[in-house]
Amino acid sequence: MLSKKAKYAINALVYLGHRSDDGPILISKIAEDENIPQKFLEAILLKLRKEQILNSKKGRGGGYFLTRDLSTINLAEIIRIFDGPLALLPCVTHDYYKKCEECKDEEKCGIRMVFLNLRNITVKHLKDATLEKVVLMDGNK
Amino acid sequence: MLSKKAKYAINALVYLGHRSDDGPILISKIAEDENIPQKFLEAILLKLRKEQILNSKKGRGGGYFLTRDLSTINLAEIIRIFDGPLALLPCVTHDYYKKCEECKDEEKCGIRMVFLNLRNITVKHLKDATLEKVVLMDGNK
DNA sequence: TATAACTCTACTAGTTTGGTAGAGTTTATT
DNA sequence: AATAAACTCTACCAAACTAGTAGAGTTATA
Repeated sequence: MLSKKAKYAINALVYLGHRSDDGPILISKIAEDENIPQKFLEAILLKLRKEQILNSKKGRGGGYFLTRDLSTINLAEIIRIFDGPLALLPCVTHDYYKKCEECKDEEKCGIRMVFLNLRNITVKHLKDATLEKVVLMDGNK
Repeated sequence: MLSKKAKYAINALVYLGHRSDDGPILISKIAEDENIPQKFLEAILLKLRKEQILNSKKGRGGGYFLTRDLSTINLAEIIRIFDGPLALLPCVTHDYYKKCEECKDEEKCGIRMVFLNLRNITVKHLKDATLEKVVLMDGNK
């Protein structure tokens, strides 16, 4: 399951995606409208900023806003930021690779083969889910 | 990521699958060959027994063995036993369904649509991965 | 009847999750 | 220059979960 952080991040991004022409939006507004504890959301948006997914403006009239084109942000990227690898086994991840201790020969491992395929399917599916597409599909502005 | 329990369970089942004609196999043998802490494995096999995935025989000459046909056991079932739902969001699970608090209209939710599709793909893939197929694919007896 | 082997309950250290609290910094406006 | 709006950063915390360990109990076979 996705962590709350990842889910909240996606919710906030879709929210900002719907309003990408409105300039900076207050954290308090996002928190209220999306039902997310404000202080918790602060940490999430901060992380997204550090990862260059969005940007912020301080001081009066400030807030958070998207800068990258919506088509360049995808759910795979967001989930990885908060929850780490999408794969179900460490021996089929790219960035977090770790051998199974019990495995004699990885190339021959039937279990690994199943989870490698699944990982590839999952990554493809979630990379294809760009913020642009999700916002378009989404009817809840 | 899969929990160690789920991974160990799959490892043990593939191990037993390779040896399904050999009669009862000792927990200590599985633990040693598969590099799993024995006491930990005991709890795992006990659970699999309760879920009727395999059976055991007590006393001298006892051990664990598979009774169901290998083609009727699949990885989706095993993972669900130890790690719960395969879906990434509670609003797209079948058995653990829970509405998102922040969601106004589920039918219109773009996020949900992405994760519903992903769940369906994942379940299909893992149901298709029967113990029979995994054992056949697996070269590490 | 001895003992091999599974069964069951209880405990535990460490990590992760989902937060909360509060002080600090920056910037627009007056 | 002062003020207040708004993001930034560090620290803390309770509860749940993970990956085990320990040990007594039960059952069946030789």
